[in-house]
Amino acid sequence: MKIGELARQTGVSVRSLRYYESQGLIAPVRQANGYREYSPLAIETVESIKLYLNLGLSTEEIAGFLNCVLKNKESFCAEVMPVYQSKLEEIEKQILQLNQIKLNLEQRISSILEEQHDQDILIDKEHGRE
Amino acid sequence: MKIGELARQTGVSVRSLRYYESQGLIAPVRQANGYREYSPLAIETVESIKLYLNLGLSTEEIAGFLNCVLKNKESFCAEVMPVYQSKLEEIEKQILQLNQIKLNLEQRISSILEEQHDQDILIDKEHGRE
DNA sequence: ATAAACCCTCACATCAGTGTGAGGGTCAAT
DNA sequence: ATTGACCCTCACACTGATGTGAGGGTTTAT
Repeated sequence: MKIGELARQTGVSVRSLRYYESQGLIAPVRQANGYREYSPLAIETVESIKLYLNLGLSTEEIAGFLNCVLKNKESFCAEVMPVYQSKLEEIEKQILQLNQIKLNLEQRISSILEEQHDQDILIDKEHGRE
Repeated sequence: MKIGELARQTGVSVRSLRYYESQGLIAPVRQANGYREYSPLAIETVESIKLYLNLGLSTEEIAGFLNCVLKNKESFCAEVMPVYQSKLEEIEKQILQLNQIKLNLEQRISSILEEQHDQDILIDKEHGRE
């Protein structure tokens, strides 16, 4: 099948399919006219790429084990686990950082609301309200 | 004071100070020779910029209220709260996304470990072990 | 007057995947 | 033979703060 057809079947843009090829993730054969010719298995390959990209892996990381996992169960491919582990650590670090920022933001928001509240009370007093 | 001195006093690189200027965050006067001349107050300005950058705000967002907060309490500047609120939402969204990815990674890691464990048991049986 | 230590502007590189467009072939159906 | 729908490669743009380097001026002290 040609690239447009593969794009339609997988929901991945033609541009991205060419990019995956440049990153060594998929290797269509070329027809005499230069067109890429994909085997039906390419659909599965692209679906796998999508899955791994959604896990936050880079194309480079995916390239390191894609050939293996396409032919075997993931658990057979020794390259997978270390990638998962280090990505997990990375993600956890990012979550911690974001939580710290979140806390800081929340504190600053609270401070502002409190000060504004205090200010409202003062204004009320000026106007003789309680 | 000149840019190098300000950089030393604040721990911010000369490059970054020039960048902040290009983003409208700080406006030194120019000496006859073209050198930037910063007032002593610039130190405080840069410290504020650092603080807001650490809260995950962009220079553009900071530019929207920096002048106000340098002259008043934050709670006085109406522009601040909406920025904090939307940044908080953004951060929370990112945390949710990362937590989803984290869950997926953990599940895949567990699956692999289970399969490998099962496989180990099989191998043990082949070799007559328990 | 020379050297060290400043300062200036301009501009490319980083990360990574994707959009977009130019300029140009190919193929199928009319 | 023309048209529309494909396909190709190459390359710039984006996001955003910062590093880095080229090429060149200024200041200060010796």
